[in-house]
This record gives sequence, structure tokens and C-alpha cells, in this order.
Amino acid sequence: MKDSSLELFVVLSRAYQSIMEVAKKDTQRFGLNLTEFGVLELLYHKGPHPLQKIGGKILLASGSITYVVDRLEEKGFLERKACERDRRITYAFLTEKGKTLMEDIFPSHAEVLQQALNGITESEKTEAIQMLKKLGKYAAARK
Amino acid sequence: MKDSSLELFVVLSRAYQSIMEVAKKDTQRFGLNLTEFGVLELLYHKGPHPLQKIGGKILLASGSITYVVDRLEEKGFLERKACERDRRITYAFLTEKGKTLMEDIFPSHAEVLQQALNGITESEKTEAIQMLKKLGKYAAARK
DNA sequence: TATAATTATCTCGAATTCGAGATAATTTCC
DNA sequence: GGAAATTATCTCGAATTCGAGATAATTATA
Repeated sequence: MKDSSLELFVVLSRAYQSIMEVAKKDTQRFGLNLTEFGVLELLYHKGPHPLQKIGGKILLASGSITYVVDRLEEKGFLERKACERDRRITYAFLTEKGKTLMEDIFPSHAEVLQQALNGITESEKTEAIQMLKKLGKYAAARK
Repeated sequence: MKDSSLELFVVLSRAYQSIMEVAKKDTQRFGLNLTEFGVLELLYHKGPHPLQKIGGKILLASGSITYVVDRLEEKGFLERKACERDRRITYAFLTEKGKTLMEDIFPSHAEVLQQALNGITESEKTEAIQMLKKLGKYAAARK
């Protein structure tokens, strides 16, 4: 019986890489890499987060969070603030500069992504989302 | 009008990462990372290649090819051989050790991947492949 | 044929990521 | 209450990747 898994693996990888390439090139317009953009977007849309939680959402190791948050703090887009209840925890939150940046660039970035994903129709996208969700869940459970 | 592009972007990323995580963990059983495995697999299935061509297929910058081929040569899985027609070119080809390794591990790696991708049915896979091909082509054209 | 343009590989520094271990704070449990 | 386990962050070294520039070889062109 035929199994298309390996081909699926290959085309999934290619599609992912091509799309990420577009996304990356776009964020570079603003001097940000994808990780930095991801952190800023998280804080912009979901508000302040403990560093730990950021790592969970963006899939970053603890050392990498410290690193990327350092970079963004240097650039003035976010700040750290100690948690008062639990002093192990540090929150990251957007500065005014960071908020303004995201207001400026998020819409056009979203548009670039939408453009990049226009290789299939809206109804195909809905289908693809369903399948990719299943694939992702299933694979994640095999860790 | 609704546009599911951003959701598609997110679930595509998640699915990709989960699957790659499984693939990576599997190759680590043999002390290889995914890039190393990719190079060996290419040589195993498609025969000797100029380093340049390897970079084209695996999507690696020139400096990275030199690096990964160095590692694999150190480990004894491949060797370099100067091209006689064109002395700018260096071929990489599997040693006996490398060939034996791939004979040993490729089948089980393929099986792990197939397992990881079993979150959807065979007919869904065929559909997914079609859509991902379109997505990939379209995005690649926007570079 | 000499010169210019192109091509393949390598070197090297910078950037990013991981993960183990250190430290400090909090929570659990006896 | 205090020891032990857990949790959050940071530090630091190792691994990997990129890309610019160097070098050498080949091809195209005047």
C-alpha cells in the first residue's frame, strides 16, 4: 500500500522554508529577525508576559529568551519588570517605542504574509488548516 | 472577506516544528543532526555530488556546506574528491562506512517519519501535498 | 590571446540557538 | 518550621548557520 508520508515531509519542509524566507525578509526591513518580531508581536497582542511564558509560546530555550529579550531591551522596544508577588519572575512589556513600532509595522507584515500564502484559495486554506492541525497534534504527541 | 492566511501560517509552523522535532530526535540516535543526515541521504540516494549542488538541494550557504562536509569527513562517512575536468569543483561521495550506515539507518528513519505523519489519512496526505506544493511554489516566487 | 566576468570552495567573524549548571525564590511535604 | 523539590532567570561554552571576502579555476568576450 502506497504511503505518501515522505513526499509530504519534503513538500511541507519546502513550503515552510519558502514562506519563512518571505516572512524573514520582511521583518528585516525593520532590523528585526523572526524571533524578535515574534516576541514583540506576542507582547503587542497579548500584553506583558513572564519571560518563561514567552519561551513557551515562541518555542525558545531559556538561554535564548534571555538573549533575545536583551537585544530588544537594548533596542528600546521592551523593558523588564520584576514581579512583586514572585520575585523569581521577570515580566517583559513593550515600551511606547515598541508599541508604536508594532502599530506601524504589524499591518504591513500581516499583509506580506497573506500575499505569500495566496497560492491556494480560501477554502483550500481552511482545509489545509484542519489537516495541519491534525498533523501537528499527532506529531507533538510522539515526542 | 475572511482570510485564514495568518492562522494557516501559525498551524503550518507548528506542524513543521513538531514533525522536525521527531525527525531530529531520531537522527540523534546515530549522532547525526538533520543537516548531516540530509547530506548523507542525498549522496546515498543520488550518488556523488559537487559540494555546490549539495548546497542547492539542502538549502545551505557555501560556508555551511564546507562545515558540514568537514564534520562528515571527520566522522568517516564521506570523502572529497577533486573533479578532473574542472578543478574548482570538489565532489563528495559516501565511503563504505557511510554507505553501510545509511543502509542500516535509513529504513528505520523513514519509518519514524511515516509514523510521525500518520495524523491524517493517505487521501488527506495526497491533498495536503497538492496544496503545499502550490503554497511553496507561490511563496518561492515572491522572493 | 589577454582581460573581464563568472564560478566553486574555503576562511573567518558575527549572530543565533541550545542546554547544562548556578543562583535565588517559592512551594511542597514531613 | 525546615528540608527537599520545583521553578524562573541568567551565564557560559558549544554547535550551527550565514554571508562577505579571498583564492583559484574556468569561461566569455573584445
